[in-house]
Amino acid sequence: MENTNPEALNRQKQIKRTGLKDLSNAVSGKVILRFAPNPNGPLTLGHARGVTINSEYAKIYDGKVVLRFDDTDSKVKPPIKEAYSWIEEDYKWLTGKNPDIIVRASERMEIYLSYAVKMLDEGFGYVCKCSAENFKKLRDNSEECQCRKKESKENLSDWNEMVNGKLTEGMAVVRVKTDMNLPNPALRDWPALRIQHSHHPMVGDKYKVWPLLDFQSAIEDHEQGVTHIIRGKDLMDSTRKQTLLYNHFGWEYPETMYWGRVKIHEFGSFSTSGMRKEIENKNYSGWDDPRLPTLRALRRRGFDSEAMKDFWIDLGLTQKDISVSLQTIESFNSSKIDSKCERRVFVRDPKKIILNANNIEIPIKLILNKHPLNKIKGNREWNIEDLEIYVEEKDLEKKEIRLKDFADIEVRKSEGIIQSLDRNDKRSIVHWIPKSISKKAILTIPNGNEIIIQEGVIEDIQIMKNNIVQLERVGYAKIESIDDDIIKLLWLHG
RNA sequence: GCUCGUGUAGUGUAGUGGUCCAUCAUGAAGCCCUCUCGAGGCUUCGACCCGGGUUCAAAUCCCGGCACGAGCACCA
Repeated sequence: MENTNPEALNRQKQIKRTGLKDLSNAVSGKVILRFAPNPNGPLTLGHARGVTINSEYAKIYDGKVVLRFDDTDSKVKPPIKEAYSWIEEDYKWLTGKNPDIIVRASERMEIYLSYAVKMLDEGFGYVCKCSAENFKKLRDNSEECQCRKKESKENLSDWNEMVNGKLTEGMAVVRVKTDMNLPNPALRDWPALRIQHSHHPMVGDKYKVWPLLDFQSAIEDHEQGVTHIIRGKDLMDSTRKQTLLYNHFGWEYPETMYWGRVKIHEFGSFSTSGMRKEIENKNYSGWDDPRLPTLRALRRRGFDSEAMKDFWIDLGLTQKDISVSLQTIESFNSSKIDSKCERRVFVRDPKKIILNANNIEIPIKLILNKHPLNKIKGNREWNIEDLEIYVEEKDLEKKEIRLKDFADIEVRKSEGIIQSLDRNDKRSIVHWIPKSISKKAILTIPNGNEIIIQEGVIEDIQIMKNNIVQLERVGYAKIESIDDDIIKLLWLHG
């Protein structure tokens, strides 16, 4: 090796490349990406990947992101009128900025329809009146159907019957002529537009014929000048179908990259339409129910958008199907929020203990940091004059404990005998709270499909609505409401 | 069945022929801390799917298996 490749002897520790890989064929300032959700609900954790990756690449290459609402199906996945603005909000929360361009497919129907006419006119598309079932049989045997042989004149007149409503749902479809002998059956004369007479929440009953995703998306990407498409690998065949269409039109297909499926352990398999149903059935309180994997639910609990972004960028863009734990996201979140979260004590299942000074001189006041490393300036003052404190029932199982930041005690029934103010041994340190500064609180914890409610008392010092605090030895929680007699906390994570 | 894709520690991720007895994070275990079992610091554990081939040299290239996943909707 010394002779053949001497420099290989100078070993160095490798370092991990961070951030996203380079986009191929990307010219700074010219990159146009897109994120295309169906507005049938707000954005979920899964969508966050698309939003993050696209907006991050746009940032790196000084490019643009098109937010495109793919709302061309009012039957199987009917759009929700409010979801358009929900999605815009969610996008802004996650990226910190608005999309550069926003388009709604339903507003651009004339464009799609005119390209459909062009396709029929130029003979690379046809109106097919075969049933889906029959066509599948023919396609599986690489056989052409009768409709394929029609002249463009006849196709155009059939098209008019589709458009004016004479032909009803299921009677005809427009197909793109590819090649019935293509090895991949999915690509053979694929359907581009179909008849849908259902009411559309945005444009009503204006259109009888609607494009399918592969057609609409292909046309719109071209119209917007999209240079790079990043999509799920389940859409690989879409790329191939659309490339065939682009060839007919004489266009050049954008660079395309794919990601694999992501499953978050804790959330199982959720679909937007599934969630919608559950919400309608009152099994969840709304789209921001803390058990749901929607961005609004996560935001409500106190997840930080930067942490979310870091998480998705760390996963990167790979075609592997992955299964990650919420814990990973939580750890990204902790590192973002910890230095911003003040500490407070929350004692669950509180048990009252009366302190016995035991002839030791004890202070009447304790001054505690708001943050252990003083990342947040300021402190909390605890008055312990009346000697009545609360400790968690579970912590009283041990008879000798240390009250954090205060004293070693021995517990005898409901009495706590102070043994020393200094820490003298390795006994466990527990959190506690003087009764005089405590206030009743409940902590709501989403746990899978359940909601766990924990009752306790919280340190009632500068408690502010919507703040996220770290409950010492418990975890992070958001203060959701403050009433005269009770404070409501929503669990974030440990 | 046809077509396509992916396989690096428990989970993710870096790595494109020698700088690799393999990176980083997370996790688990343990330790430290004038004091959090969930903050902070530190230590340890743990992986190239299998089998051939090419080469002085393979996680990396080639071939063949195997496993897993996806598409084949008038859904997106």
